[in-house]
Amino acid sequence: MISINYQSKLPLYEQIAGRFRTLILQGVLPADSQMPSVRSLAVELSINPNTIQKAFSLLEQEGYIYPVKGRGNFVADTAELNKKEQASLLEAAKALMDRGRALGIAKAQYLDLVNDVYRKGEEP
Amino acid sequence: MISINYQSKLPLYEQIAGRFRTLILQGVLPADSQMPSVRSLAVELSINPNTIQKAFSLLEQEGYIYPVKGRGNFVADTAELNKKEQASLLEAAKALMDRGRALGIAKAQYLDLVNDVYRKGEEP
DNA sequence: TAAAGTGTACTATTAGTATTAGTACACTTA
DNA sequence: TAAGTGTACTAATACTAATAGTACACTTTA
Repeated sequence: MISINYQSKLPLYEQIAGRFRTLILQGVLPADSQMPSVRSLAVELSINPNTIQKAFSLLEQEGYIYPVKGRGNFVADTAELNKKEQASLLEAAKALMDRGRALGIAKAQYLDLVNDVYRKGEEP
Repeated sequence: MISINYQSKLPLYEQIAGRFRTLILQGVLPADSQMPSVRSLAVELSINPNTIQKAFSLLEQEGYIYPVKGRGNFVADTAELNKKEQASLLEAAKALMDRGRALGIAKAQYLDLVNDVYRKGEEP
């Protein structure tokens, strides 16, 4: 299910996290299903459990999985995940706009930008 | 005019670039005036010319100064600088919105956001 | 309750990158 | 041509990220 590329510039934990992100978003790993254990993956890939742990910590931080002590890690709800990502994206956009306003960008410029982005295909 | 703090976590070239950013934005160093030479600053601060050079490269990249081969570095026009910063900021905002649209954020949400940012104080 | 499974915390080692320095080169002006 | 300037290349160093080693703590189940 998971493989590692030692040629890649990406650190192992990023490769692992990335693979799981895809599997979760595609629904291959459904919500609340159990993730493979840190130890089993470590053995399977012949790397240190802590590296898997780091990948899982990342996924947890991003909202892809949730840990249960002594039981294992489980796949989070993808719908919730989308909401979270939207929220953080809107927050980032707000911060950028605040800075832009301070720099003298007019409100109309942002309105134009929004119109521009939503130009093609009224309902995306 | 320039001093260095060896206690600081910031690398030397960042400290130097930061100091000049302020001086330029405040107008202490007017447009088209000559920057101190890489060598003179290096001697004054007792550090390697290349470190000054790195700070200057950064400032050049950011549009604060422009180099003339064999002559020296000169302060750029601050008005131009502001324009550049606005442009890159708008570009970043666009990228963010594109991603947001793909994620399912509605146009109205962005319009609300713009209104929100420009709420207090109609003319900033 | 003991054993086997799980995640977690801590430290140490290694690898990689950023930072600074050394030195030599090339251009401009007087 | 000499003295000023920036620039490119390489080397040394310092710092941080990435991985591994090991021990601990919790949960389930036989």
